[in-house]
Order: sequence, then C-alpha cells, then structure tokens
Amino acid sequence: MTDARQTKRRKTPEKAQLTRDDWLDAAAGEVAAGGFSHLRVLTLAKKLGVTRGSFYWHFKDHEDLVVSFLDRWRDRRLHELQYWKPKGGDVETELRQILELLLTDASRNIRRLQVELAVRDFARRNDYAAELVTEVDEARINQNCELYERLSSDPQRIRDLSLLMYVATIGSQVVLTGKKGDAETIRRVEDLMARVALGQRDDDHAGRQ
Amino acid sequence: MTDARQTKRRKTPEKAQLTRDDWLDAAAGEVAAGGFSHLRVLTLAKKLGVTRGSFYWHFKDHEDLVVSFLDRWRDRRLHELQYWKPKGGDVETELRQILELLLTDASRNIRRLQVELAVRDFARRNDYAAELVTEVDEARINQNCELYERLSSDPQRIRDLSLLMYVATIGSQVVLTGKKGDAETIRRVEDLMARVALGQRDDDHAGRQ
DNA sequence: AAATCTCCATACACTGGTGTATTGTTGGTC
DNA sequence: GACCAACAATACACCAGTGTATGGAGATTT
Repeated sequence: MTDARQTKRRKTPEKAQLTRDDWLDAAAGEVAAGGFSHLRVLTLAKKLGVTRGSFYWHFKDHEDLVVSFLDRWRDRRLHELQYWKPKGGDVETELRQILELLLTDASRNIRRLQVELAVRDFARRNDYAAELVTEVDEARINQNCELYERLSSDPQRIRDLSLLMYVATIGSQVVLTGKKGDAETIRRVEDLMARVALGQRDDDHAGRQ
Repeated sequence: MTDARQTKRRKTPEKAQLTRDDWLDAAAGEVAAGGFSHLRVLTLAKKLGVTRGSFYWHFKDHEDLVVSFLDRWRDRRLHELQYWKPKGGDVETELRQILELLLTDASRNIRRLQVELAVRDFARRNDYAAELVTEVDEARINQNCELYERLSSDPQRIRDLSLLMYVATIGSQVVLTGKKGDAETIRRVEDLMARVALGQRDDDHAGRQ
C-alpha cells in the first residue's frame, strides 16, 4: 500500500514536483468541504495547478486515492494517541485535560474535524472506511479507559463511562460545530461532562422533587 | 412549496399512479442508503418502475426534490415531538422513557436513523439543510428542558444538561449504529445516562483515589 | 551526449447523469 | 362520446467526470 516514491526525488524542487502526499493533502481539503462523494480528481488537479495526467501517475485510479487517504487518516489518528496521554496530576486535572483536547481544541481545528465527520459519514456506505473508524474509535475509548479506571473499579462501568464520554464528544462535534456561539457552549458542556464523570453533584438541587 | 396535487386523484388506483409523496418515500430509501449525494432521479424512477418523464412532472428539477424532501423531514420531526411528551410519573420514569425513545427505539428504526444522519451530513455543505437541522435540534433540546427543570433550578444548568443528554444520544447513534452488539451496549449507555442525569452516584467508588 | 527515468500534458473514448420537448395513454367530466 | 387534465414514455442535446494511450520536457545517470 505504501510507496517508496514520495521519499525519493525532490532534490531540486525548482518546478515543484508533486508527491503522493501532496495529492492527499489536497484531497483532505475537498473531503473536508464536500465529503468523499465530492472528491474529484479533476478538481484536485486544477487546485494543484496540473492536469490529471499527474494524478494517474501517482495513483492507479480514483479508488486508490480514497483508500490511501483512509489509510493515512487511520495511521495518523492512531499515532497521535501517543501524545494524548495527560502528564500526571490528579484525576480531575487529567480528565479536564482530555476533555479540553477532545472538545475545545477539536472545535478549533475545523478542517480536521470536518474530515473526521466526512470519514464517519463515508463509513456508513463503505465497509473499509467502517473498519478503520471502528478501529480508531476502539483505540480512543480504550485509551481513555485508563483514566476512568481511577474513578471506578467495575470494569464494565469503566468501559461504559469511557464510551459515554466518547459519544458525548462526538455528538458535540456533530451537533455544535459551526453553530453560533459554539465556543462558549462547548466550554460549558465540557465542564458539565467533567463534573458528571467525577460524580460531583450539582451545587443546587432545590428544584428536585 | 406544498402542492395540492397529491391530495387530489388516487380514487381508482388501478394502475397505481404515483404521487409526489411516493417519490419522496423512494428518495428516503436512497438517502438512507447512500446519502444525498447519491440521490439520482434515474435510480428512483427505476425503483418505482417508471421513467424520468414522471419525475419531471411531479418535480421541477433535482433541487426541487431535495428541498421538498428536507421540508417534509423537518415537518415530521417537529410534529412528532407532540407525541414525545411522557405521560406523567416521577422524574426518573419519565427520564428513562425519553432516553429509551431516543436511544433504544431509535436504534431499531435503522432507516429513519440513517436518514437523520444523512440530513445532518448534508447540512455541513448545504445552508438550507443546516437551518432545518438547527431548528429541529433546538426544538428537541427545548422540549427536553421541561423534563430537566425538575432536576435543577438553574436555567443555565437545565439547558446544559438537556444539551449534554442530546449530544450524547446523537453521538451514540453516530458511533454505535450498525456496530456489533450495539443493542446491549446502547442499553447500558442509556442506563448510565439516566443515572448521570439523576445525579445518582455509582454503587462503587472503591477505585477512587 | 546519449540514454533513461520521472513526472506531467494532451487527446480521445466512454459512461452516467440531468433537463427538455414532444408525444402517448388513461380516466374523469360535460 | 368528445374533450381535457393528469401522468408517463421516448428521444434528444448536453455536460461532468473517469480512465487510457501516447507524447514530451527535465533531470539523472552512464
């Protein structure tokens, strides 16, 4: 699947030769904007200032582009988990770090988020994409389990809590992204989620019946 | 936008004349399966056993179909909220009824759920769809607020709680739908959400540091 | 400096989709 | 029973997009 081509050459970039990754980067823009169904090689070529002749040298066909794109996405998402391990501290601090990463930070990286949602949508009608999404979801949920282990001792409860927090973040991204006043809203939801996970009761329950 | 045509006729359905709604129903199948980008009038015609000549009598063009589809979706989603009002009982009972409706029941209606996710995805690149989705989201969240008012007296907290529960359900649908063992998983998440909303602490916190 | 390799351009065939114009066909109406 | 309106079939022009074959220019090697 991976090709050694893109590592060679590029010694004299006088006329800016394109690499496979250049095409994938351009594809990311298209996918973020219009989803996989709007991914056209002609559009990409125009965007990169070349003709399709270049594309069909770097890729076998359109499907090759899609698969390569998905593979790169999966690899990067799995790899970045390495840097998501919060650096020590008590449970609450680490929890809030993670949540900020998953919500506030994520909502700032619009393009990255759009790509993720596009991949997730594409997965509904493409088995390979579905596999990769499941793989990434599993990895993220599992990683967060390590944190929630400090909040419960029941393995099932740990997994459910991690899962709940995860679907809440994904749901926030789906529902709130791009809406007006999303930044402030996301911040509050983030805070509420932290309290919920920590089992902190609300300050008021006067209205409780 | 609405047309009186579909209400007339249909007295002698000997040869099954098609109505505008018939086309929209067929469109729902396509949208559920492939999203809006795969909505083709030729495919619909084939599915309905007619040619495109019929389509262009009922609809001005492809866009007319899409807009009509979105309008009908919005109208139905807003209208159904009427029947979502839980019938009395204490807070926990009503809460669990709502959550079951939003999660367990929703996950059984695969097609309906697929359509909703497709609309939501389409909304990322279509302003009109985005408006309708926002409208529906707002209505649902507001309606649930009435329930959460019994759990807190702080208006802001009520809204945040309702929002959190809502994004968690949407996230569950996005992440869990179609996965293996989703039924059981959804049931557990549902239970956990109820406990969280009610402010019930876990049975065990032995692992807490 | 000739040959070769890498990357891109050009031109073509082909497919699938839209929209439109025109012509049927059928059932209700006077 | 002639007419009209509702619905559908047919045929056409048109466009966007893919894939392929082939040619060409620049750098690299020998």
